[in-house]
Amino acid sequence: MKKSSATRHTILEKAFEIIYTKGYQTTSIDEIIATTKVTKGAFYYHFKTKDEMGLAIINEILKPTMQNDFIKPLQNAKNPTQEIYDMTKALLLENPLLKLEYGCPAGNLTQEMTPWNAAFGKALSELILEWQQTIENSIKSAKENGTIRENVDPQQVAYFIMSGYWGIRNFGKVYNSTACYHSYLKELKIYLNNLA
Amino acid sequence: MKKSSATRHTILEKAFEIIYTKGYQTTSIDEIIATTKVTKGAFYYHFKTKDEMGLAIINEILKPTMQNDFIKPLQNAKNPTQEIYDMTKALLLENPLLKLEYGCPAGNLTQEMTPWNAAFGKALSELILEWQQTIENSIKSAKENGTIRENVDPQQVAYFIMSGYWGIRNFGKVYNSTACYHSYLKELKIYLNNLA
DNA sequence: TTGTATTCATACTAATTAGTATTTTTTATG
DNA sequence: CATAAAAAATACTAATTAGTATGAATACAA
Repeated sequence: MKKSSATRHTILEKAFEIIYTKGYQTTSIDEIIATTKVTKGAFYYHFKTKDEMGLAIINEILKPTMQNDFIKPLQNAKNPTQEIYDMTKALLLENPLLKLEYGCPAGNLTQEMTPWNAAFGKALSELILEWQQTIENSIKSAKENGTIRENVDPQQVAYFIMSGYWGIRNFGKVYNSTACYHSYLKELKIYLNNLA
Repeated sequence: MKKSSATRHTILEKAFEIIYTKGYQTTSIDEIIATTKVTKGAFYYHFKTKDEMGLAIINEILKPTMQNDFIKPLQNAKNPTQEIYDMTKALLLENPLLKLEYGCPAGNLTQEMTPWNAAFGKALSELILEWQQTIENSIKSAKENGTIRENVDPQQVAYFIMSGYWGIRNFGKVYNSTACYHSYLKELKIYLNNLA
């Protein structure tokens, strides 16, 4: 009951890395078991199908990462606009897991899988909704403590910020340069300041 | 020299539609020739490889569409902030080619192909750069005629707007509802008004 | 130790993939 | 009409794909 769950976890972690760089559908089981040095028998003992593994990646790898890097920085926020900016900057420029040329893992999966795989869509929308609500709540609390104007709509702002993050990640990919990140961050700061 | 280029064009158009909904790599030549009712011999007469066809889609299908729906509305703009808003709204809610559940064709291709196919990356970055420069120019002209503040950075604003568009397209996909589009548009209007 | 369930290993299958070789039909031009 | 080139049709190949069938180790409780 110990070594077994370890192999399961290494499969998920390695598979996540490959999928993050290459996409879900173009990542083959054969490639996953080759890099993890796990046999096909072991793989299919832990996961009934490839999609079951994909969903496990969302729930057991992506979700905790999201929790740690996208949710926690905004909880108990004292100055939400500042913390949102800091988090975005950290995600774009400092996070060791996220790479310029590979975009946002959740964004990638959303774009690739959502239109034709309902199970992935559901798992991802739950993930994303959590982030959205965290941002909304931080805006609400900022309205209460007066650091943000009364007439600001938290949901609108959340969509605006999240969209911007996903979008600029795509720009990073296509231009393959952090220059657009810096440019984006400057404008984000102006936008956030205008909420006060 | 006439019927031939017609079959070539139908291949590109049909292939584009399938790729838009399913992604490039999961769209097989067999599926393309089945839906276009063109034989494999004809396909490979017109395109040496699948990638050659993919690049032709970018240059011969995506580019003109981009020109028409993303560039033209901003040229000779008299009130850029208004026209940027109108264009975004039209793209999100009124464009008959773009579907809620399938996102932005250029964005999809960028995310899927850019990390590991340099030719696609180059073609797409050229496409996107054109849009970016059009937005920047419209901001510049608005600064000149005084409808936008002097201290606004056109490039930053361009990135911010384009990122938002790409990002909210992803949200439309995952939530599968135009509600987030409306919410986003409201906030976009506020953001654009703040540029004045 | 022995037996039993868990975990993993090996060798396969059927379907799908991009691409090719070859032949046939169509088109344009003298 | 004749003919050469362009355009398209047919039948294949070799590689890759997700998944399976079956057998072998391993762990662990009695």
